[in-house]
Amino acid sequence: MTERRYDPKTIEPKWQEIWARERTWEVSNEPDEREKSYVLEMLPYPSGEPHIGHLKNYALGDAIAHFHRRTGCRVLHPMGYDAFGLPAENNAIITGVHPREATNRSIAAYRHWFHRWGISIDWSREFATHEPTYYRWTQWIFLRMLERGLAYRKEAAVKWCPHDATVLANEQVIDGHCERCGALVEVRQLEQWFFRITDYADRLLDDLDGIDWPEYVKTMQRNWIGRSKGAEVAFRCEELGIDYPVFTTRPDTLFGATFFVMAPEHPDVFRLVAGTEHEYAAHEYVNRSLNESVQERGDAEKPKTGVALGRTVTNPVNGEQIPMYVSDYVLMEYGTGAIMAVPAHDERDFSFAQAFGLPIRRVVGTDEALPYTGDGPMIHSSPRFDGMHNRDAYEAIVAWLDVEAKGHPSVSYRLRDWLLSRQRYWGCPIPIVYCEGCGIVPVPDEDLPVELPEIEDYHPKGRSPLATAEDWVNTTCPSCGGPARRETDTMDTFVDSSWYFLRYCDARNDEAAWDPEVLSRWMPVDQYIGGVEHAILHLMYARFFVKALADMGLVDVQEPFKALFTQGMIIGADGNKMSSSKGNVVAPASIVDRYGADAARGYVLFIGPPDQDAAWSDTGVDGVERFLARLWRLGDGFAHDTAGLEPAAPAPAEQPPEPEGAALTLVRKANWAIEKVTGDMTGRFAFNTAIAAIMELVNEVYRHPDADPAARRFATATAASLVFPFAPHLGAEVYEMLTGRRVWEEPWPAADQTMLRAETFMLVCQINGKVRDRVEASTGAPRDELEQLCLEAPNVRARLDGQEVVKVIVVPDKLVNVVVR
RNA sequence: GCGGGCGUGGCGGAAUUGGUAGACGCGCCGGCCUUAGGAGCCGGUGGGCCCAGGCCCUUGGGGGUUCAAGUCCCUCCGCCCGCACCA
Repeated sequence: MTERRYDPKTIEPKWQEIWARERTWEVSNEPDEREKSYVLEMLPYPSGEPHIGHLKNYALGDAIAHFHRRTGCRVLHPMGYDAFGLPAENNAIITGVHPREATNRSIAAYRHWFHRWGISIDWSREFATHEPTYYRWTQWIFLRMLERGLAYRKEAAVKWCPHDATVLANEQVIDGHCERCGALVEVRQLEQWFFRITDYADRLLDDLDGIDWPEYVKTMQRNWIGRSKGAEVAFRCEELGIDYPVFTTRPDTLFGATFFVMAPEHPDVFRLVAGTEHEYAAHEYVNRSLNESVQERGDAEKPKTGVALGRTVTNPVNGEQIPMYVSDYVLMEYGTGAIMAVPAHDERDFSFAQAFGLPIRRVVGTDEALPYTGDGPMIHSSPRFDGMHNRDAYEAIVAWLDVEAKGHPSVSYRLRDWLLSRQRYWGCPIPIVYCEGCGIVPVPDEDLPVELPEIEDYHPKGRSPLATAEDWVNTTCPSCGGPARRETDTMDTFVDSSWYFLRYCDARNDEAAWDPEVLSRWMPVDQYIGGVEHAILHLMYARFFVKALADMGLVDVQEPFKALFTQGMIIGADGNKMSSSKGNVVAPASIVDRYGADAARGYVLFIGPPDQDAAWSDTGVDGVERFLARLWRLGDGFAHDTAGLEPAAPAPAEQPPEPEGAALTLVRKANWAIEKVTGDMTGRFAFNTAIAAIMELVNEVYRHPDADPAARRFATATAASLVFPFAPHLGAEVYEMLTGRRVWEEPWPAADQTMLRAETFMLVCQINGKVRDRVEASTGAPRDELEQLCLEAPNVRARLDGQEVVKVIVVPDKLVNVVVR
């Protein structure tokens, strides 16, 4: 005879088969009386097999999805794959395996594991972004952007990653290094495709106020957008008769401007020095600057460099002639590419002035050392402004310039347009052809998708590998029918993931990207869950897409993700980030094989607050597995009469009427657990304490083996019901053993409020804030009765002897504090 | 440098509104059961004193507010994250 024991290897496949066969988690697009809930985890980039972070991500989302279902929502919980991308392509260069093949293999592995983890996914909506049936619509959206002028082509100084041999968006450059591969990024002057995300800067900034996101993520986006209010002021070069506008956030310091600086990329630098003695030095300096890496150029610690242009401009507020310089600390992409320099009140201008021996004139009068960037009264700024507070002078000077037509209020942003083209193969083709006669011609909608051709050699050679597919590149112009060439760059993969959550709503629509009517039934995503690493990139691009699509009338929400939850990382047991080089990687496969999916899921949720990083611990999984086994044995005890408790036939496990003694204790504990778990899951995601509460309930049942079986059944069934969102297979199994019913079809339990309050409680008796005794008191007793009980408590009375009672504080149903002198 | 977060037993963590610090889990100690235990069950477990009834100390350090502080305020230290020539 084999021993009966908790065996996830039989339980888990049993329920997984039922859920797959019955398509339990599929949800219709038809509205019903239930409230909708769209729960979404960031879609995975399929590479090899899922790692422990994926397990946590999807265990979190699944717990929320289950909870929403059982609290009466119709829940959309879909899955897909972010399937284009460089790792598969780089791998293809080495191994020769087609990126599609490698990607599809990874997708199969991910799909397999999501099933094995028992994640409640609506599989009828599954897709991958590299499928032509998906990227057809990515291209379609690109064309809509083009029509509205939101996609455009321009030549600009762009960031180039020499290792990945492609251009990058600003967001993908971290401290001058490629966000993906870490290579030092260079600057190149190239013609590229951009999305006009800067048109949406104000809305992207302002709408952050209305969404339920972690404050620090919003702060990161605000910093990234970097809106600065200031003024644009024109400085005239009389010799050439040209006005050079500058942007400044400190128009109040205009009287302190003692020189003027242009960016090396400024188109007028060469013109200003042409034919002068400064020409050679300026050219040399500009060329040197352009060859600097992004990191060198951006280093604020580096001593200031530059050369004089031998020209002057007129300061519009006082008519002073101030010398012009070119220096690499001025950026062409920001403001106007030229600045007025106020060394007394700007650290950068100060160090430049020191390096070049230029005059420094204080215009905000304080005792503070220069450079001083704070506030104070105006000085040396003409009788008109001297003595004014600099903030008032700010307004007054801008108003005056406006009247004089020498300047006007202005706003600048740090945000740049999104560079979306990539010189790589494994991405969504840009649906454009170049015709000698017609120029840039969009591929008509009916010709979509422009499919990615097969090629022999994936090596990037400074241009897209697609350029080698001659048959594909050479085409005819959709407009004039003449010979034309296809765009050979592909799209940044962040384009693919900027709208995937829309496609889930209507994933099988082959007439349109989606039906706006259907979309409105699901959007926005009610709860989005993912890692912080996308705080700026994906999360801002997706917001931009939704706003642009909303302006086209295709989407009726302004924000894609109503609430965002950022999960913490699981780090190695040694406290380091998991990496194969450190040998501290925990593969979900090995954990699931050994402990089962429920224990693995339960542990990643129990490990600590889900938004915090937590170190993996093998013994920690043991603990969760023990807990699940204890719960299972309770269920098994009822189902198989192994403990002589009850006939085997399942029956409803309802709360017994009027329980007493140990039965009452169990019923109370069960209701307490319902209240606790429900509270931990609404508004907050305290899954760790929710699981702890269920552990307490199970412990309580073990502690009362002789209690009324009905009460034990009720408590056990409650534990199974509550544990279901975290350990769905075991929850379903135990619930079935007890009741013969399917736990996911049961409503979420509601606590019996009458069972939450005991008749008595332990009154804490304090003297001067120190606990001296505890006595039993009845719940709801009046203040004076509690005070009396406390004063009579043995340890209180003994200590009060001969002391003067100054005051007595009573906190009803909790404590009494006697203040003595 | 600027902005944000964090600091609680041997370890992960709990304390939701200022009201019993250390829930729950790990680890460790003891007991039961057992031919056996790397299974299961029960109990103990912050530190120090101890006449065994209790007493003192304890939430990174110091100071403060309060009848009462892990929680609020000031200050210092440490760790983590973000930003950092954006005029």
